[in-house]
Amino acid sequence: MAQRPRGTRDFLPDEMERRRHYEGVLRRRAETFGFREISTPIFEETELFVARSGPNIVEELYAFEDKGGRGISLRPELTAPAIRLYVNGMSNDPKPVKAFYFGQCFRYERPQSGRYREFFQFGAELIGGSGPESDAEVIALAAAMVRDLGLKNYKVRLGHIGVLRDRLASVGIPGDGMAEILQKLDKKAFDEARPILESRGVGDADIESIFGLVSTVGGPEVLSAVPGEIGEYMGRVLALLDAMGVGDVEVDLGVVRGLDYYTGIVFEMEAPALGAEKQICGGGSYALAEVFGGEPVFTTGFAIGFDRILLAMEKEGLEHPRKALRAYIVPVSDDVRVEAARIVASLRDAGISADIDLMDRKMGRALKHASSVGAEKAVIVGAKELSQGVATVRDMESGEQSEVPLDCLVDHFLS
RNA sequence: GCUGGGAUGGGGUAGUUGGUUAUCCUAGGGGAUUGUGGAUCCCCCGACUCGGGUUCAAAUCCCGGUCCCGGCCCCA
Repeated sequence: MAQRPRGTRDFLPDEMERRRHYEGVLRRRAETFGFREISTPIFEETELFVARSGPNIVEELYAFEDKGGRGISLRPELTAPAIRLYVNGMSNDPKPVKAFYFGQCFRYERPQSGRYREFFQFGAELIGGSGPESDAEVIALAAAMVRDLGLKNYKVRLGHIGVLRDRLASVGIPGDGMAEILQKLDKKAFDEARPILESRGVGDADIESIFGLVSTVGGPEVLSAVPGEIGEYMGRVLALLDAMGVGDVEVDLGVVRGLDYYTGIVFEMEAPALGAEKQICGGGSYALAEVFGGEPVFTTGFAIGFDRILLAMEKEGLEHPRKALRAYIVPVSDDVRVEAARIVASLRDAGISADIDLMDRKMGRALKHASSVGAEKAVIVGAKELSQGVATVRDMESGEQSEVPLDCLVDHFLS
């Protein structure tokens, strides 16, 4: 038997309907914020992802050489391609550029719950705007999207990369030595961070105060631990978010990113119900354009793990509206099939979803089938009806029937 | 990369101290019903993850692979 590659999924019609529905919810929300959709290739030059994330990620990529000897990879994320596209084709657009995207990504990793080798990301980038207003705009979009989806149990955590960077600099850690430490702090691996800090000559009191900072979590009041510009900046972002109806944001100075190009705020959303793979959204502000050879430009963006968030919604028992088939045409006998075909075509041309028996079923079986495919109404077409220029329309839920003149049938379904 | 559990018709399952034709439910196709679905009855369709080994005999025991579920590592 042919089987699917490891870590990939097939989506059956019910699941696909669900996914498209929620995809639409996200798109519409992004559009209400003035973001416009972009799309980039499924594969890119491997170098693009290496430039963003370092040489080690090649291990996790579907990387190969094409027939021209070029190093190519299936995209593992969409931020780098989006910024590449901005540098290539949108850098002269009026600022800020507001772009969103949705598509599949690929990572060669061990699959587990909420982690697949082919997965879907929805993300947005606001390019060319700096300041708390831009940051708040992006976070508000992410929060509104999750709210629109209907997910109840989730948390938004806001941090700022500068808090720890400044503190580390003040205790004598050079810029190029920070990434390693930040990575440990991000994971709250204090026992691993301590020896590194000690070896750099950082005293115990400073180490404890750094660990204390990383562990600072709470409402806006905890910003008192962050005096100066950054504290003010974060307070401003929170105030703007509050004004935009996003009040449930937690300040968490332990939200860190190890990578150098993060420049300011960082934020995450998580759905605790998901267990090990609970992060459903990650974002922040960064300077990536220059990494790809463009002019420096402020950017804030985020990416939502579409599969994970759907998983979380499923655990909460969320139901999406079903698309019902409006009409199922039941030809009573073979001699009316041509007329029945004419009727089904007229409904379809009017934009009404309509199906017709193709299995040569007898009437009783055809009605049964109409019921099992979830048709709202059956349109019974028989010699008796046709001789009077009508069809019998049966409501499949109530069983009520009425005769409708053939030339009024389309209107009957439109009203 | 490490580690625990698992895999029986399309879906859900019984059977696993080796022993007839592998159980049941559901879904699907047809009939009972020559113009009225959801009920009932009947018929049909359809499975032991793959490869090797032990044995007179393997769904069942052993070894290896694949895939799935969970945890660790990683997570741009």
